[in-house]
Amino acid sequence: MIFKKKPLVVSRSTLKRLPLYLHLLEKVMAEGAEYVSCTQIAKEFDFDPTQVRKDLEVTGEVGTARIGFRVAGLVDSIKEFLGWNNAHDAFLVGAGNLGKALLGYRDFEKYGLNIVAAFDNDPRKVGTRIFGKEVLPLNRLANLSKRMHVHIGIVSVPAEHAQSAVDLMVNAGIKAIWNFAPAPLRIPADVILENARLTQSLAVLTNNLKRNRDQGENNANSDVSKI
Amino acid sequence: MIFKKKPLVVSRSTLKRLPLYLHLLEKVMAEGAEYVSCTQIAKEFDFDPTQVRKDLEVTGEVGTARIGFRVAGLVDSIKEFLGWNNAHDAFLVGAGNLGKALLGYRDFEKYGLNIVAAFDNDPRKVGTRIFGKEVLPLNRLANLSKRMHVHIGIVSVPAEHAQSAVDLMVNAGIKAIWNFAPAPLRIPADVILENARLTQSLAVLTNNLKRNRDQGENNANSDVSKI
DNA sequence: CTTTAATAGAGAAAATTTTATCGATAAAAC
DNA sequence: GTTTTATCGATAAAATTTTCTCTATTAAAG
Repeated sequence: MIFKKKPLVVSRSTLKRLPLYLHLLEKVMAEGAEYVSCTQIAKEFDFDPTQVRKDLEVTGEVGTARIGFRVAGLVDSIKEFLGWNNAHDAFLVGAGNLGKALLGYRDFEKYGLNIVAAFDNDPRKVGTRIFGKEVLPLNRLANLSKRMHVHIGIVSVPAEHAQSAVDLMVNAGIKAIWNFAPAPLRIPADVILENARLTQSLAVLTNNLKRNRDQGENNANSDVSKI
Repeated sequence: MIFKKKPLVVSRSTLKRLPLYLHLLEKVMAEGAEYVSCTQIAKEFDFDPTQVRKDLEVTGEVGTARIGFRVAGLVDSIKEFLGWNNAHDAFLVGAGNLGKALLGYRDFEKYGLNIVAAFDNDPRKVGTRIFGKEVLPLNRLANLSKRMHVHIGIVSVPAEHAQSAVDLMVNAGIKAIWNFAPAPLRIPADVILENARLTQSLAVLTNNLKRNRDQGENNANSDVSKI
């Protein structure tokens, strides 16, 4: 197989568009398409075709003029690039509403994420199972993460407990943290922190809504809702 | 009160940082601080102070040299700017795990979002209440949204049903859609669409993790985890 | 077989976003 | 009261990201 030279550093923007492409590609693959062009992909999202082409460059896949890219190849290469081809075990801390929803989200396995257990200090939750996953007391996290070689921690506790949950994880050897709490977290430089914040997305929505309202009917939706 | 001239168009990046500032500001306000400087805020997030200053410009607040900004004023102006000072009623479609979590998320009211009812076609769910909110059949959405003047729709159905849910909402007069389904959606230009996609955030995390693994211990976390 | 049209890929240009610089100002230190 | 220091606000510069332009390639149409 032929590979193009890949860019050395991949932008966050590109990284965030790749899952979009992937979902689309899986859909068109299920529909039986063998090839897809950047033009087609771009049309779906109202992106620039060149941007799609540049994004796909990072996967190493090469396209064919007049044909496009092999869908199956792209799907695989994007997954590989994102690290979704190999399952990562993860612990979740905070078995509240959001935690439960995350525990029940079956699609995570498609994204290489396997939540193996939940941790919570609420005695009513400890000992129960949520979607088949045990809820354990927080003081067992350190031991278990070391024994089971779990390197990803998901934080779904309230903001005020987020930092202490993270400290616990870091001390337990967790190497990457996916944070759902709306709080700025302090972590050592060698730990990866990624914030999944709903409020950011909501901010864009409500601000647009307000602008539309303020400006009346003219100029509606002038902020293009990309990415 | 004195206002600075505000930038006419606010970037998506700025818009997404504002909630971060807001959460921090509410915290420091609770701690009793009356003033806060951009330098301090920047330090919390590892941002550039100038960037914070530029971001805060959009709120119209003016700071004082050597002192900074009034925390209370900033909090209020950011909320106002984001449209979080006035409650927006919203309908939620899809009372699955994620839908339930969203219905139970009490903080939404802080962000001006008030989910008034849920819709689902599962007969086992219809008629029940989730966190006090009624679950209604989808065919009642159009009528109710018009009668209750609800303009925001939250989509938490599986990807394959997302487009039809959105079509229904658009026909019902919904003006802004917050989409949690991993599917590209087609909507009219005058409807606001904002995608809240977990997978994008997860993509950044897992890719970083893969890179760290690939590159061994050198150069860990070279992609700074900002925003 | 030749022409046409669609697309990839490379590089340049444009736009946007972030970061740096500098003068002004106000509090704190001296 | 003067000097020092921290910060704002404005502008400029740098970096990054997106979009455009052009050439080469390949399938399809004529």
